[in-house]
Amino acid sequence: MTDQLSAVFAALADPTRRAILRRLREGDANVAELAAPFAMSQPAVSRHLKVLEAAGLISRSRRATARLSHLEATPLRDATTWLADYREYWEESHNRLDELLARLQDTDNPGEEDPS
Amino acid sequence: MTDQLSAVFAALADPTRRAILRRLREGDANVAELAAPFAMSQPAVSRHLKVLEAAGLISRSRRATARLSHLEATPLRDATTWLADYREYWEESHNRLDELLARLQDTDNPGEEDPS
DNA sequence: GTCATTCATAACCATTTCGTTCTAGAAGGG
DNA sequence: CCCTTCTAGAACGAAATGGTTATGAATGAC
Repeated sequence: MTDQLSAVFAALADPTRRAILRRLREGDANVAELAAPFAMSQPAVSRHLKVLEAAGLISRSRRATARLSHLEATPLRDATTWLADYREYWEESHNRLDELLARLQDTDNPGEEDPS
Repeated sequence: MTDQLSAVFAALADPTRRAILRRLREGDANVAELAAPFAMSQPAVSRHLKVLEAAGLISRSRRATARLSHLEATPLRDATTWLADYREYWEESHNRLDELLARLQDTDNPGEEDPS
């Protein structure tokens, strides 16, 4: 799990951490506010935040004794970019390829195919 | 890690498994072919395939004694759908907000600033 | 039936992960 | 300075992860 992309996917693999990210879309929050929805101790949430910070998914700042977490969505863009390389694949397998196979079964004219 | 989305993200968190998926874009392959690029034993690759299958990212079939793995990209579409909810955040933070801040700084300081 | 090929499973080990409780430390308010 | 508030860290344990080697099981060839 040495690279950044692996860290991002690993961070997203936990439902608690995904819920924290969703909460942060509504604005910055301190640890107590982020921990409130979960049946979980405060140190447990603090460590989830540490994982999110290591993945670059949040940044943190101080306001008095509180530490505010702020959503940083750029790594999510990177993850989306990786996934986009497979987009043609799930589209093709459900649209183009099935239709192509259906046409090839009807006739065997090899003239009009799209090799891309 | 009870839900499907968590399983998909967890599967993608491993570079070996991502490489296996990338290989499968070029066509189905048996375990030996998938294991070849890695300095890793065959049972280790078999267990990676088991993780990918549990996440719904591959399906498997037999041909003689071989077991062929086939890419199933639909869960990647689901993951992309989840990530799409955050698209406005990385776009906003890199287009609108940065430009706004740059313009606000230009009103006071006409020169170029690099606060990094 | 016998054998070779291909892969999964079992048993084991080291490390990481995710939770706990208890305690320490940083930042202001009085 | 003292006290409260908020959060991080230490120490611990259970379970999951990712690797190994050794072995067993399914399939097709002879």
